[in-house]
Amino acid sequence: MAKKFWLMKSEPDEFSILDLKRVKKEAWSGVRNYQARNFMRDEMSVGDEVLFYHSSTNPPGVAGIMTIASKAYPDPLQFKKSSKYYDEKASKENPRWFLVDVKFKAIFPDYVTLKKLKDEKKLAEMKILQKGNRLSITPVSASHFNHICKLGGLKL
DNA sequence: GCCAACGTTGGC
DNA sequence: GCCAACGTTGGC
Repeated sequence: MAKKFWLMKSEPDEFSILDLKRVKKEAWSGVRNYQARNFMRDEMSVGDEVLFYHSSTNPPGVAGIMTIASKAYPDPLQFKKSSKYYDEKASKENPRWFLVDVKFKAIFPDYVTLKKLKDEKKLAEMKILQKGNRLSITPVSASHFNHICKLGGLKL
């Protein structure tokens, strides 16, 4: 299967790319949106490459890249009563929420701010730049991915 | 903190 | 199945 490219958002106060660098690999838990879940469950494969986006921070932007390190499996937090991600309608027989593991790859030497993305004509069609987009996981084209890596100062 | 945009819920 | 009410996201 051909490699795909993605963008995944995280609030750096919760989990930043520095955290990922430290732990190397992390379960991307807490996604509670069906579209985003479906991307993870149905379309991601091990080895896909991902832009790590820092949201709700100043300034927001792409901080680096990571790779998909597992197939989708049920998010354990949906079963954990004490978690804010607990879902009483989910059961182990019939899980509702899925996640994938992600693996650290690189931090961009140059942080690519949202403003910079907006200034790039080539990137105008990116989902993240569309009005009202709130989806935390979106597919990215290979050319957009490569272009953003270049803006980030990463030699591929 | 504000608010626009979007998703989800639940009454009917 | 509609849609109003409510909750969340996320840039500013």
